[in-house]
Amino acid sequence: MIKLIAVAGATATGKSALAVRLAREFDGEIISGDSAQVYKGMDIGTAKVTKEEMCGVPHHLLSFADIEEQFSAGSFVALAGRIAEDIAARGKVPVLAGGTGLYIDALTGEAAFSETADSDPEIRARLMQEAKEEGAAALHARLAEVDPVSAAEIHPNNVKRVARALEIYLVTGKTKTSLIAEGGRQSRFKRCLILLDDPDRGRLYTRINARVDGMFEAGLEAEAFSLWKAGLENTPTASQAIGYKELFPYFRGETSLDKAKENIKQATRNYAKRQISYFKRMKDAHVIDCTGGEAVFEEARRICGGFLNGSG
RNA sequence: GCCUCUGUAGCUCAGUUGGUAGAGCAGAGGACUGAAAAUCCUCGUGUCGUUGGUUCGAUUCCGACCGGAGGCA
Repeated sequence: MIKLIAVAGATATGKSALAVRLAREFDGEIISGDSAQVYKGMDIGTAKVTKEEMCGVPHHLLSFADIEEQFSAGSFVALAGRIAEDIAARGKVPVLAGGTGLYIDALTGEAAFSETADSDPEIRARLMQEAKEEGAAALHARLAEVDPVSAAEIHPNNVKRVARALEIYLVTGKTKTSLIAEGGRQSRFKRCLILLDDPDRGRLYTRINARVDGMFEAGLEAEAFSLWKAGLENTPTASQAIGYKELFPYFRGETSLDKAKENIKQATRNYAKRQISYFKRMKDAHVIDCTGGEAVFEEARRICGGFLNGSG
């Protein structure tokens, strides 16, 4: 199994900077585990690391996709897996850094994806249309017929999840439940997970608000506007990025800039909360208080050092 | 100065033909196997502006006062 370091944590906890320092310390290369930073041109709003901040460390999976492209956890696993193997083959340490918990788990966790359950945009669109016409309950009832276990686990109102479970059945002929029971593919990677956390929620939120203000000072409005003119609003996944979608109403003249800015802060805070919930479940995480200054790096270095030197 | 409207949860507002009140947002917690910066679930006691009066009982009706908005002068 290939060893890799993973740096996770809510937005604005210092993942990128820590990842760079760890990469320099252990001769590593960074793989971004972030669903929005994959897109070209979305730099300020996604808080992408700058050239200077990279400090010469190679970064992968940043700014390679056009905004029209549909990206997904599946695409991520395929790409990141190949890159991580290549890095390891060259004798270096892959450092996975990002805030998208599902991506990190899909590549390195116990829930590593099976390759047989690709998504099918047409089927997906049809299922969503069905939910719209016949109601969420009807779609859920359909799922209950083919896969009662999944149906019991997924709330009827969660149409996206219900549709995905049905999609799996329609594409593979197997239920989501049986697919998971089969175990899919085991992860090829063994991770050392560093989880950055701020025990003071208010302090985290203050940092988030300040960061959004900083983004506007750095030119977020202009960046978002040119992407909006290029059709960002109608893209399948890039349009979901926080920091951009809240500005669309402003560009259309439907709200003020101040209001849009407040909405970005709000959405970012809500997002951070969801990230925290997700990361809490990762039992193998080494939690470090992100406000510890230099001690954050020292502790992470100690933990990763032990992991990389240990056998197995 | 006079008239009208208005004052209910952190915010925006419903509502109670008089029996002490409820939504959305915020906030908190949670779920999460290919859209995940997405999606979804759970959680609502607050001197119903203040103060008198009527009443068995007032946040609801009446008066005064205080704050806000508008109109007339």
